[in-house]
Amino acid sequence: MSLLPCSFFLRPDVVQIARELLGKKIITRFAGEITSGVICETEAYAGVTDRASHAYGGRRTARTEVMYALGGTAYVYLCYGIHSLFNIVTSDAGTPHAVLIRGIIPAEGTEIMLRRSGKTKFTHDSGIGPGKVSKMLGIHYSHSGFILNQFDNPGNNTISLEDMGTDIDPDKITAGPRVGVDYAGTDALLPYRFMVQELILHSKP
DNA sequence: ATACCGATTAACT
DNA sequence: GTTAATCGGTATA
Repeated sequence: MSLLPCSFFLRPDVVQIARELLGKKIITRFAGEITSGVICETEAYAGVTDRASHAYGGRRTARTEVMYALGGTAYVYLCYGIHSLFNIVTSDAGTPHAVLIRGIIPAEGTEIMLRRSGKTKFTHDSGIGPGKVSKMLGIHYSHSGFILNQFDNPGNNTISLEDMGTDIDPDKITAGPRVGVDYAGTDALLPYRFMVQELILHSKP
């Protein structure tokens, strides 16, 4: 296992990055509590030209300003007044691309994640749903702007992304339209949602 | 200053 | 399958 390099997030094709994030591990350390999960569902939001994106048309507000940061920054915002939704900003600074993490398979720190989600045991879909992802990993919208893979934050808090040393079999990846973006006209039909129904990892020597 | 609504979830029937 | 919960962001005035 190794940290994903900055260059991974700085590439221009957000759709490809969304696809490649499947099978990667996201790890958080908050208040000394370490939790992690393997990404199994993502959605790409393609910046100023994507009507489903918060940055459509180059819009900049206090909330969306973070989307214009350098790739590898966290964009977290509140949805329905309750849920923190975690996105990874990609591409160069000034290009507001982002990938929404919609689902993880719980890995380390399962007891902590159960506690955070108010559950006593996991089911097959405990980590599926963008609000649940943030809840389990302890990510809050106040973390928007957090730099990923940075280890010198106060309290040693970190959000990091690791390569598992394995790749998802492309045949196991399903692409389809994004959730809840009906307002986006023809862009609502774009196949920018990716998931791995069976998260089968292919071992690498 | 005010009103509307959402990249959702959990708890129901 | 249906629906209540819940509040910051954004547009409108």
